[in-house]
Amino acid sequence: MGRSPCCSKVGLRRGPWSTKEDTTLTNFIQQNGEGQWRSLPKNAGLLRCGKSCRLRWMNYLRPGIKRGNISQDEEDLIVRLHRLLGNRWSLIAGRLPGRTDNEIKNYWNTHLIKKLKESGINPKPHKHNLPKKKKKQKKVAAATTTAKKTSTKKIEEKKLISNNDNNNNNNNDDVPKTKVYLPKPIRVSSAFSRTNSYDSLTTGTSSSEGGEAAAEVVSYVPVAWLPEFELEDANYGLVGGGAEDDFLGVGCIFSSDENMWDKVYDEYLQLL
DNA sequence: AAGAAATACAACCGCCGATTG
DNA sequence: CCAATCGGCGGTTGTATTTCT
Repeated sequence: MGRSPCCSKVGLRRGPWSTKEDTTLTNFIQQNGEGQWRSLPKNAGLLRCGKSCRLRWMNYLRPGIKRGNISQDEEDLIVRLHRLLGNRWSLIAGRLPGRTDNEIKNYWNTHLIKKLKESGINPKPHKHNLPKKKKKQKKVAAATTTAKKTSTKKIEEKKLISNNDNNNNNNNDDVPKTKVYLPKPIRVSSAFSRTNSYDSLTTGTSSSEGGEAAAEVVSYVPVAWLPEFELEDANYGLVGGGAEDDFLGVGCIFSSDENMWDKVYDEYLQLL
């Protein structure tokens, strides 16, 4: 079969995007909508590969994208989801409104792995990590139906994510146009405050900027969670925690309760 | 103050599954 | 059913920036 490269590299720009390019891309998508990535650069007058446009839009220009300032809540959530899902960054990102897979992936690789290791915690996901992408699965008739299933599933996921976005965005103006580096350890984007979108969705308290008080606050992102987690057994993940703990259990990120993880994993598999 | 090393993260690459004709 | 194409994902790289010596 083979696949031609997504675009001819000849004459196409690469590397960091300029403000002008960002504006062009944003305007074009606002007028014409997303999609048709291959033809988009040509239509929009951009000397970029379609993939590059998509990536730029998805990760930085799309309304509702939050940058930097990953809160403790979000960090906990990432860790738990990673434990459960492994390197399924897009799935993890889907549970964190305004966060992109790329950002989470970077954050994991640069911050969390180190942090977890320093805490003596194995950053590897749960042993029942979701199945690896299968190599060349048999494409038989059954594939058609399963394909449709998974497709539907994806659409559902997108709806959820999109709903979440809708709840969090409409702040296009906040999309940073230039990257901002500030002294470590706290990286603050002056152009983007997370307090408007994310925090308003949590229990109403920002735990990311509150020092000790923040540590006391147990809140969660009220996004559409995997439905199974909300079913009868509300105790999933509440190992050692009260009902007020969040869904996977604050303070027991790496619970030794393997049965619980097995259960969760099985249900998630069924979902897929 | 300057250079080296480390860090952070934007962007690219290649692959895969889904879709289409 | 097959081949071509597209969209999307995860791994990796390149480089700007910060920190260290």
